[in-house]
Amino acid sequence: MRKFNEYKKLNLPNVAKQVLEQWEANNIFEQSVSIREGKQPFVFFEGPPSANGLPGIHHVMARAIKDIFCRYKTLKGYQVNRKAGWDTHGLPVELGVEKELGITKEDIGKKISVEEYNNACKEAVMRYTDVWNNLTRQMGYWVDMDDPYITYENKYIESVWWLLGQLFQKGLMYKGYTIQPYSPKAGTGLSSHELNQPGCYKDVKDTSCVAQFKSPLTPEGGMENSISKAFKLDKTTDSVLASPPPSWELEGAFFLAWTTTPWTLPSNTALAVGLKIDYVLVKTYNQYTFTPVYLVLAKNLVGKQFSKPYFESTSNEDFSTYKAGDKTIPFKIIAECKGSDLIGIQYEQLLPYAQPYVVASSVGNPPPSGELEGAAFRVIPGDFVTTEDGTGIVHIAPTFGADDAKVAKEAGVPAMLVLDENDNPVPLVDLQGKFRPEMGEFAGKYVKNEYYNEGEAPEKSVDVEIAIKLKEENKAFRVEKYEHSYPHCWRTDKPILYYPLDSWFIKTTAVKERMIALNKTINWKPESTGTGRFGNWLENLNDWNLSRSRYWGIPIPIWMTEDKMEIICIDSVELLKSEIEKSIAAGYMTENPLADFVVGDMSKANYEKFDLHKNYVDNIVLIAASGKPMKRETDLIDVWFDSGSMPTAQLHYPFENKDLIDKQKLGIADFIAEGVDQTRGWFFTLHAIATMVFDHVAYKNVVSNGLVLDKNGQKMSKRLGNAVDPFETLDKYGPDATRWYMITNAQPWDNLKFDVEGIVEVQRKFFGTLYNTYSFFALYANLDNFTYAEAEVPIANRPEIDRWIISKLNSLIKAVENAYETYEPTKAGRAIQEFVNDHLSNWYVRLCRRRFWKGDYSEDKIAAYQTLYTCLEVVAQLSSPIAPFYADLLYSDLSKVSGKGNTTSVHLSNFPTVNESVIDTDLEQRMNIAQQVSSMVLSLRKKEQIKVRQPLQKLMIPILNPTFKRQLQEVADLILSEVNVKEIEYLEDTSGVLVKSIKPNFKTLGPKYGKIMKQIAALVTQFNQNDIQEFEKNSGVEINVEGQQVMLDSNDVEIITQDIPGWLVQTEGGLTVALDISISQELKEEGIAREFVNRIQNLRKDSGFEVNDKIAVKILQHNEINDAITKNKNYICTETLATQLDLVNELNEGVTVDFDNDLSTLITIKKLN
RNA sequence: AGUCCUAUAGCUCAGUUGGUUAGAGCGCUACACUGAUAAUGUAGAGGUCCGCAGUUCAAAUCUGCGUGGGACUACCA
Repeated sequence: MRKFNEYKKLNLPNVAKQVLEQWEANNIFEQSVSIREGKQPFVFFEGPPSANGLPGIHHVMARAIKDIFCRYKTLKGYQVNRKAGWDTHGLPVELGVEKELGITKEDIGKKISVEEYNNACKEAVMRYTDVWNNLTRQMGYWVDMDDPYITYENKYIESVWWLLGQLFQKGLMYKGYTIQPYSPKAGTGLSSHELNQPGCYKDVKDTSCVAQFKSPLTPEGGMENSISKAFKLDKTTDSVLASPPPSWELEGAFFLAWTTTPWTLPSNTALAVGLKIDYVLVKTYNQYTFTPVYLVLAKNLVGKQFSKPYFESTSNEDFSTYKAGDKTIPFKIIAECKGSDLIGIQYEQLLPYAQPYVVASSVGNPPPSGELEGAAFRVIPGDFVTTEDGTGIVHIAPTFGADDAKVAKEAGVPAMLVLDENDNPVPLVDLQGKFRPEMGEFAGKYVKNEYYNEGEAPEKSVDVEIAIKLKEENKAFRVEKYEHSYPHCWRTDKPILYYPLDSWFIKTTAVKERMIALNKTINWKPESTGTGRFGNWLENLNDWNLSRSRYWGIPIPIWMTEDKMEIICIDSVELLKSEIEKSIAAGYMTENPLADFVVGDMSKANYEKFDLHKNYVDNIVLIAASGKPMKRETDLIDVWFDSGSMPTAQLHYPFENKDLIDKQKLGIADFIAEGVDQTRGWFFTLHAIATMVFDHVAYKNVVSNGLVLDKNGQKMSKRLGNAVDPFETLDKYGPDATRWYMITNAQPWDNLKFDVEGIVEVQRKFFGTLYNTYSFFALYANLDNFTYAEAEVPIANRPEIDRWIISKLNSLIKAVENAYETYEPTKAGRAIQEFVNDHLSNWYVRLCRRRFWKGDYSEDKIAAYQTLYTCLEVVAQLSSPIAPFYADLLYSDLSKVSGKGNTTSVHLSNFPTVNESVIDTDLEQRMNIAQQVSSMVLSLRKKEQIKVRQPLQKLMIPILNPTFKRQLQEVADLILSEVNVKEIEYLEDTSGVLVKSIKPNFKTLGPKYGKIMKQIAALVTQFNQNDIQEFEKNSGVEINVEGQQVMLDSNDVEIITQDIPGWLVQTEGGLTVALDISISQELKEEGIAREFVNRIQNLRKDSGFEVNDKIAVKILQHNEINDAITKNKNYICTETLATQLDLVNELNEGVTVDFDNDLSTLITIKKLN
């Protein structure tokens, strides 16, 4: 006979270990994929982690989410292939290696060859793969780790090159410049990541300067835009305008603009203002030259700029008596306008050392011809302009500021670029950080004193010299030291420059609209990330800067001639090989590094004969059509492009698996999931590449999960020491409880405050209860030899409570299925746990206990076993995506005995189907009534201190409608046995003894009566018993509120019973229950009998008897109990399996038992055989 | 600085289209049960629904402005 496994106790970590062994011994994961061969695929993409670092607890979270839906879809019959992947390139890898080897970037190519360096990176990056694989195994994340995609492998790189080739052919790649952080001493650009290293931003004191940019009040030639027009100046505006004193410089005014980097002023080509900001025109004198001036600045900043020595004055006297050198200087606001009025006004170049060359030539993106003469040196709008500090007018030097470049480009203002010796456009500062020859007396000087070698720096920095020059020329309004935080190069410790650097760009802006449109078809979880964070990101899309000046990454596969006229993008190894052949023929190369590569041979061995990394491809010189040599563009690509390429690159598309992508659409994921921090990372690069190359989405459903914080809501970090070790957690609590906790505690997209106490709770509350329920089932099923061999007892033949739990179960299947389908794992888990704890364990099992251990192996008993079995089986299946180990144990323990379902593993079974016909909402409703009534009766008993063991005669329930009565009748037995009462009396509403209360229904009345709602409510609440009776008789009433007739019908109010005079009553919601607490002699004796049953049962247990052992009982007689025992002898015997029960006169041995009312006696029990 | 998320009991979280006693679990207190027993049940205490303003007959719920927490992006003349 097969028996259900019974356990001594629940040990979840051990369960996981055991089940894991089973999985591995029987290749369950492989089977779960292979048994669905030929079925519809469910496409999942694994976002590649970097094996460079160790996994944290948040990886358990992220991977649990991925795992859940892949397992769920497998249960639903889909084939779910999941290929693991490794992200292997990138700066963190390089930095780690440099730290380990004790070198810096400068040493590459000197102390260490690029080849050695790259090999070190390759080795380092896969260092922790074992740890990762272990985590994956232990947490039960099913992903194919035997055949992962690895981004540094040649096949992968070849696919990436192919994608780049597609973009190139579509004209979506171009070379241009962008303003990037640049370290002149290190001679390299810096990534924002490098800039965000701790300590990079330092507080420094710089010479800041508010410069005066001169603009004629009314320019000659009658320019449309002018200061006088903007401020609507005429002779009435100011007395000075009406009759200017001879010294007053009237022909112009000045824009004030502040800068902390005066060395950028010679490169100024525009001034930016905020369109909505208020500006004023101020009359005053320059504090350095004492010249009278008109100045333009933001109204809000007048106070800040005109601090001492200035004072505000409206008196003409102050102005006419002012003379050079006075300690105080008067100023007066004479007109006001909006920023928008200033747009387009031209001004004189501040420091005219050079004129802007038109625009940098850019490969693939020729400059718009016919640059406007005089497009520079005018006022343009800038949405970033604030009145926080400065003047509300921002000096724009497009060559040295990212924002500057952006607004200048938008306004059509050229950057200050000049042509160098080779006719290449360059900024006024060279790559060493020195001024170019055009800069006159400043030529050859470093723009920052920090760039000079030790001891060589001049006394006055360029900033100071420029400030002095401006002061002398009446071009400086204010010069002072200013302390602010400024980024420094983390290697040289010198301040960085923002500097235009050449880069390759992908023209994502060209497909912006398409990306927005496609994004609208993606199901984002949560939706707001898709419309908000991601959507906004797309709306404000910039071109994708692809270049990285690094060593360890995928090289840009572009070769160019020196004159940049001829260019080739290599999109396959085959093409590279043949191009090299041509080059060899022309004598540019001597041998072909790809000589051994066999075109068309996709074997691993063939692809390991060469290397596509920088150290190899940089040596390759190709030949252009004209016969000129072509060299590779030296940059690598952004590693985000690596990972965004994975849908096709993981399959080596299009060189292999072409059909899988083209025909079976395996290049489009049904589902992906990563942290919300990937929104602009992986989620974006996948979307961008798919849109640009294939014109379709890369994924249909995406879950972006939040962070895992510590229990105090702080971010976990090694530094703070609050990081949770995932292995320790899994070892201690087991993967099931950990996963269940993470999934049910917070929605995946909310941040999780991770607290191990929560796991303990889940362990005890959910798994403990489920385990207990199973143990209970197994204990009695084994005693009765139940193996689910009998035919299914028809649902209709099963008792009310069985039909109820089956109805609940099917409602649960429906809810859980819906939750999984909509990527809401939290809802699924919570629904399951509510079912298990509240319905199955706390109601069904509790109420049915007797059915399992009492009586013969009848149909009722079989029905009970079948029902409980089914519930457990289905719960195991529904939970298996979240708690894959325990669910599998539970399911297998059941199915191995019964032979039902898949007897190997829950993960090979089919998701349960809902049986709508057994969902009975009326039944669920009336069980709800039963639960409520029981709870109320128990509450009453408690108030009166009457134990549940003491039977009571009756309870009374007022019946207000026939449906309620029927529902109550059908669950009456359940209630009576649960609360140990003999009968229910239904109080029909004819007696008039019921005290009722009436409550207005705001939901129906509100819309109808609006404003007089409050008065109606007040009136209705004051109805007395007569009014209510009257209302019920006529099923409505008409009342008068503030002169308005108001018709109330029965839907507009709720009438409930409140009291039954003379009885002990409890009211809750609409339900009222009265309890008869008088205890007759008979009831009392029955109560005593039950007490005895209880004591005897305890004794049985203490004596270690088996549950089905027969016993003989002896009780020392006692006047208070003799009748109770003799009258209920039969009852006591059946309950306790006693075949003999004797009241004896004397008992020398035995156990003393006490009862409430100070009486005690002795009992002995003996096992019989 | 911008964008997005978030704020409900001591803690972790629910709370339907706005509808009048705001719920659950844990924890705490008291009690009960004792053939699920290292389990279980019942009851009690515990709330400025972050603040302010608005819309409405009615706001935890909708709108606006703030504050705290978090993320991402950018970076300041």
